Amino acid sequence: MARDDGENLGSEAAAPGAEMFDAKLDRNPCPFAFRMNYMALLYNVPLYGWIKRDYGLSRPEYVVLYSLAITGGGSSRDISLTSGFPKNTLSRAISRLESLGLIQRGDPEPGSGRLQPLTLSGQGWALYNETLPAFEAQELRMLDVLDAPERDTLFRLMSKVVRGSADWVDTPLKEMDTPGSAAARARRKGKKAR
Amino acid sequence: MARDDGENLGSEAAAPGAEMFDAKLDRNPCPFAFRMNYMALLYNVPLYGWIKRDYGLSRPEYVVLYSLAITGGGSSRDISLTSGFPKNTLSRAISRLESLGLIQRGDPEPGSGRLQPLTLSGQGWALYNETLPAFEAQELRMLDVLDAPERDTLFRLMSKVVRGSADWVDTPLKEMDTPGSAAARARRKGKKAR
DNA sequence: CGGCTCAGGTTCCATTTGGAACTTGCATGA
DNA sequence: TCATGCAAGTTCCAAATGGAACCTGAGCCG
Repeated sequence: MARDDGENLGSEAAAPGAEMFDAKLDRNPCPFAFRMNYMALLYNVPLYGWIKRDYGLSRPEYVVLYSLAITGGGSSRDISLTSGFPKNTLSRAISRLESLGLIQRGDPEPGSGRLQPLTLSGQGWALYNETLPAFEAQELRMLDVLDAPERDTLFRLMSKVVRGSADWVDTPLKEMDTPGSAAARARRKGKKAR
Repeated sequence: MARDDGENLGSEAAAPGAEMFDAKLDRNPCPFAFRMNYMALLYNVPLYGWIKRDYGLSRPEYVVLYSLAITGGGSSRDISLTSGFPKNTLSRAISRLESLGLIQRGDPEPGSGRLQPLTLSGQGWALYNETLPAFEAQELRMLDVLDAPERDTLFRLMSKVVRGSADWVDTPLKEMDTPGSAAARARRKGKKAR
């Protein structure tokens, strides 16, 4: 109950925007979406703003760096699939990182088509190691209100949602009707593997 | 444990990108951030792509519409604070929506500075009512893997994180690094980044 | 082999974005 | 009642973005 709500556009004794904030939390037909997007905001805006200011890297550029760091290498395609950035944006980001000497391209391994293996350079690792703590700290700051079991639960549930998405990401959202519809049933028949 | 992992760039018997996907889920120093951003992706990309294609509205434009719908009116500032879009982007969005006849501006109420009260027009409401079901359906689709108590828990925990953020959003993220990190000190001296 | 298809990556370019400077009008205090 | 400050909203413009077309090499099949 941190925020005391003002009632109208007028009399704002409370924090500005509190009324709309509460509406989005409590009277929202898509309560999950709001929380999700708001949390993403809380995390991304300060961090990538800082990365841009202090290191001159754009968000897609840093994402490439980070992706390569935690997997120890990969291709542009992999990064696109796991980050959502379109391949042309990544192409640019990769070129720039390469020209900055932060990553390098290996030559395509035979047997895997035209995939270009990318890896971090020493400088790339250094930058990653230097910046990672801020990302970790921001994450911890967000989760500070939760105790350990709550965090575990949150992780577990979010993992479930993410993993579960494999069943439907590919299906277009045209026939996206209420659960129990023919579309939903049809969808569930297929893959239960992942 | 779901995905069978290819071991290297080469032999991809599994889905493309699976290896990096698993790394981001299981070997990620910021596991929460990845889940959050990936979920946001799953939700926003298809929906706003559809809105753009079928209704010609950009994401900020639709966000304005939606925000006004669920609160029954508000100002540009409120929308900026609750959605994260900068005020100039919203200024444009609002102008366009107004010229399309989807919203209207009231005159500033005395006692509340220069805030412009915005409200949906009949057409605005119609568009909202027509499009809302897709947003709700996408949300349900994502949550389909969770049972009712799990959803409640997820909501509760996400609410806690969002509400808790009020305590620190304003604090700059400068001192966000691990205590005593050399990087932090170095950075503050002046930027050595390119 | 020789053409075909498919997909990873690049280029092109119109559109979108958002930081920064600016405008404007309310509000406070001397 | 006039400065002075402040914050909502607008304008300007350089940079980022991403859809679409393109290029190119790998794998396939006859």
